[in-house]
Amino acid sequence: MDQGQGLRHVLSARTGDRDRARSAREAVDRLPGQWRGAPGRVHLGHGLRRGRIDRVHLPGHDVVAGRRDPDRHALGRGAGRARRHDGGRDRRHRNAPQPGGEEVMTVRVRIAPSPTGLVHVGNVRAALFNWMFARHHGGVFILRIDDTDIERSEQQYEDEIKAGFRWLGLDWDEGVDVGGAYGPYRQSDRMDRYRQVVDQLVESGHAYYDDRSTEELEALRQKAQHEKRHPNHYIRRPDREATSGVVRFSVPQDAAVEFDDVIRGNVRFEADVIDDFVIYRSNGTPTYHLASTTDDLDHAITHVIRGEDLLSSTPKHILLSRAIGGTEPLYAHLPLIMGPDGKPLSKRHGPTSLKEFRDRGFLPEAFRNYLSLLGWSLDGDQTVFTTEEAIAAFELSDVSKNPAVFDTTKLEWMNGEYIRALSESDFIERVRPHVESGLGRRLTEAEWAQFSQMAPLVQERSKFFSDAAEQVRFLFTDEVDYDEASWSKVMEKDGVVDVLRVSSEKLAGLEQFDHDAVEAALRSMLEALEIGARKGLQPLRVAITGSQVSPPLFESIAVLGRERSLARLSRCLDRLG
RNA sequence: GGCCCCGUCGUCCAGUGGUCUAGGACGCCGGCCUUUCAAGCCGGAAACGCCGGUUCGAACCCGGUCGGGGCUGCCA
Repeated sequence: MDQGQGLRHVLSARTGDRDRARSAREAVDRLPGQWRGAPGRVHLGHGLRRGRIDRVHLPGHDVVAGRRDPDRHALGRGAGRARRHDGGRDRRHRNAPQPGGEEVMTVRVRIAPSPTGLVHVGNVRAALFNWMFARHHGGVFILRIDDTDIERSEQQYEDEIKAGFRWLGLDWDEGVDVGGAYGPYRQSDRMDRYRQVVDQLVESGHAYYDDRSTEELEALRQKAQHEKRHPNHYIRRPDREATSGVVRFSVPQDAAVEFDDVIRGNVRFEADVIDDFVIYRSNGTPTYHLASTTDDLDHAITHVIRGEDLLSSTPKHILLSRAIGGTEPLYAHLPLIMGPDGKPLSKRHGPTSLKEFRDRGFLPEAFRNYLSLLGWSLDGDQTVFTTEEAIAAFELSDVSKNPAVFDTTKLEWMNGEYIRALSESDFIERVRPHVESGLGRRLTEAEWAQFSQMAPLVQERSKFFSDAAEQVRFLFTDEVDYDEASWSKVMEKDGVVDVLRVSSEKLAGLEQFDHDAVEAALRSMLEALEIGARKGLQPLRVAITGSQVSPPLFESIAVLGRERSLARLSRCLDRLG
């Protein structure tokens, strides 16, 4: 088969989709300049009205009110998406900035991993979606490091996280290593700022010091539990004033917190189920809630796109935002990703390190494609598509609400699609390090020439690069190890000795030793012994490659060469007595 | 226990009141091709959790129920 025909075929069959994707991209491009989001054109303070985030519309930009928004039809999936530029135009008209009215806003999103371990694929998917969202809107994608847990944060994890994102192609416009106008982007570099915010909150009465012991707190939780109330119902400002200990945020009890999640729609929390949470530890460091919220505000984040595990923390972040002041971001909570057992992924469950996938020889483009399908889809029936197509079509409001299971089998299939779509030379170049590490040694140029002859056959049979190494192992070892099951199933049968013997004679007498000659020789062997190809060639396959599963035999023998092939046959004859 | 989120084939998605005898993909099963294995091609099995309600009509809207998940830390 023509190498790569598979994917090319799929791609070329999609001209219509490409056109659509292009028109979507153009629609974005046609947005008035101030909406397009040139980095740096950020204005704070007016884009969103405090407490009314559900009313803010960013033109051409899937904000707001999720499923209940009647406008959704104009920007929704399927046909709606195809009509996107029309809908977008309507919106622009309706929402065009009025003279002296709303300010300009650029999409600014971030991924904020905490370097206390490796990122699991759930976080990677969150990074991907943030990145695609930013790229779709010509916005800014920021990499922040949430290392307020000084006890557990480690530089090594941060390095590995960054390496993983780079491998995946998720380039960040601002953040650690690359800087930006809103830096620093590492929380440990912003301790003074958090201290300042805490002082301000205590000063304004939004927060208070609390020196109660864990026992006291535990008793309050027990009490609430017994009364079938929310466990933190009684975690409120105590009568006695403290000047040390932790700092808690004082949650106003007069109003529920309600917000419109871009993915989930309206979500409401009654005030009494939100505890007076700790914002500052007694060791002088901010908690996640405080640091993250402060950063989002200071960094002018417009959309907080994160895992659903943070959904129930969101009212705290909203309350904090209001108390600190500034422009509240919109929230979008992604469904969680589960392991094959249906249990959520975590730092010790399921695939964690991108490095593993890289080492096994997954292609970043395939990985992106697969990951984008977890909680989103380009349309009803297209599963293989380029990242550009995905970016052009990506809408937050199209993101699914249900959890997804990470399916390695499908990932492997998809990676195989991408591998087969590679040009022969790309394949050889990219597979090379995997072959060498699989073999445990460098290959000589002569050996590479041999590999290159086999490459197309190996490429077609590889789901990932590291399994290519296994397929050609027989070429680069002197003594093949015979696979036990293969040997007993194939070699311990009548007639095998004849097959090996006659084959040896025929191959030995060849003038040319190439694919066609080998094939002719072996076919004449089959004729001479009056035996079918299916039966007659398997013993040779095992003798040559050590296994009943291998790349095509004639090519394998031709590339192995006469001397080594004959040696393997005679070795088997010896072994068979 | 309390609060919040979610519920379409085994898995990932499509589906936004009639065109759904529910569509695509992976996987699975069968067949073709065939020197093995892949790939490719053809075919097949496979799902709207359940109960009510609204409606002429519901996978789609509402309620309940059951099930799954998250949070409930001086982790994030």
